[in-house]
Amino acid sequence: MSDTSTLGPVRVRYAPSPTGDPHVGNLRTALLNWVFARHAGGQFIVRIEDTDRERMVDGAEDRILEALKWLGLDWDEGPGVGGPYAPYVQSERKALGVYAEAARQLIDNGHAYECTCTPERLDQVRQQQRAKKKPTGYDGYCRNKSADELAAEKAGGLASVVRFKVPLEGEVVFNDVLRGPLTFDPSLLQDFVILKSDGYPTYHLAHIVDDHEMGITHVLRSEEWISSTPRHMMMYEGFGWEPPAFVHLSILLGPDRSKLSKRHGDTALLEFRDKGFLPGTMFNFLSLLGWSAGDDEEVMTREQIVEKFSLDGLNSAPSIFDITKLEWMNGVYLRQLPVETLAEMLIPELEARDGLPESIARPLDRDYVTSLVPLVHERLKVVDRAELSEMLSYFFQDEIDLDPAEVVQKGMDEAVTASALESAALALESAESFEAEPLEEQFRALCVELDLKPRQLFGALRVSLTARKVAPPLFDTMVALGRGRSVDRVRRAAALLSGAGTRERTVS
RNA sequence: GCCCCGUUGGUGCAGCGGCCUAGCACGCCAGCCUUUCAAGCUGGAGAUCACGGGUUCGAAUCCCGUACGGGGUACCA
Repeated sequence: MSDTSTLGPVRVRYAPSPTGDPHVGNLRTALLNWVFARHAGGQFIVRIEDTDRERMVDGAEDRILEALKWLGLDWDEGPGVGGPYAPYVQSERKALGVYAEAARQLIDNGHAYECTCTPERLDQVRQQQRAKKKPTGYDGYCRNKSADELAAEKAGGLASVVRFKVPLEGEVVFNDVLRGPLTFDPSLLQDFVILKSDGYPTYHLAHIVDDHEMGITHVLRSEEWISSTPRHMMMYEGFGWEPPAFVHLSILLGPDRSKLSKRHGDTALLEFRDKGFLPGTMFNFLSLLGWSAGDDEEVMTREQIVEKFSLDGLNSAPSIFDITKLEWMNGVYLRQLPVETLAEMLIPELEARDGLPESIARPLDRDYVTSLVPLVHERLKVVDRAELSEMLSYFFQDEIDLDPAEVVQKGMDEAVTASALESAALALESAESFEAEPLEEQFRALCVELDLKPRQLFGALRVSLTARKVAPPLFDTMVALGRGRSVDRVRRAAALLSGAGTRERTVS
């Protein structure tokens, strides 16, 4: 494969079908097209292929465009931005007669014909073929029908489609940029439909006409299109057009090695957004599925990926979508975020109904939240409401739900713990400077004084202050909580232990 | 059934005929750091490069076959 920069201006497209929520696999295809275009200084075009009127899903187109925007894949031509080949929506192009005209051209030059076979007959034929263990496909019944016969049938109300006339012999070869020359036997292909009875083109016709008219130079699409490509080659030949270069990308597989789908959990890109993944993470991660720069770098900015991109780096073997690695990468991106930015992201999540407990008043104090961010910053993998609430709720609650048994550390009893906490409360009250470092110094001294290991005293304090065994660094937590609340909590824990020593403890 | 594509540790990738006693990353395990958890650092386990034949002085890399996985086989894209 040669350097693409010598091939002239690159024009690529992403041509989704609005039949559902945009899937990570689709967006990866879009992303690779975009990266390729940007690398080559070419154009990235978005075209909506809404020719299957029955599978259309309301709102799907909007969500596709939304997903592209979220990932930062801006398009030079397409819906919303227009362009020299507008419209970029196939139903609108169909209304202009673009495809009917193309089909007519193919009929006129002998590469296509009209067919009046009913779906019922087609079904029958297929069943017979299956029974005889023969390849299924159209049997060519209408192929040589006379014009008169056809006219009579149509006059009689029979619906018709246009089929491409597949050559009965010879072979079709095309060169896949990634896989090299691929050879197919056209006799196995059968005459396929290019214009449906509702007047809409099939994908085969529509995308070829549009790719040609829009000057597409490279088609980067998913591997599942390989078997259709010989059809496309024959059509280019029928039209007398120069085909673009084909690059069939490997597909994405779920952990069980079957094609990634809903069964594998969330696969819609926007769900990843909603679950707290950053666009930068998704961009980076998606780019690495089936592509590598050839070096060992994995965490890369958008710009680095664009710069390093090359078709040579594409891998033809299928990739498995590994959510564990995605989460790790999101943690990396989260850690790179400035505290203020992260705070801005966290506030709405915490304020959401399923964020912090309802008892906590909204709106939250922005500065206070910002002061809390460093405490959780490197502990986050995703921005998840439930998890955030778990990690931070005790910073907002007036009273925490303490289990006295958890306050008592290994090698201590309730009495020892209670008196140690009393001393700690005193120390907190009298601390000259309520900052993490001096506090730590002071409390280390207290450990010595009380003959306790830091692990013991600090552990007891941690639970007293947070009601959790696992929490951010102790003294930072104290500072964030403030002197008053810290003292109160430590005192309360001490009281719970000494006063309630003989009482049944409350089960939370 | 038929056609096509693919196959490097659990996972994502590197490798493009000798530099491979197969490299990096995630995950896992251990140690360090340490007040817990993370993060970070260091080390470790884990792959006879799906298998079998060739070609070659030499193959993970080229060819053929087999197995397995995947895709396609529609008036879906």
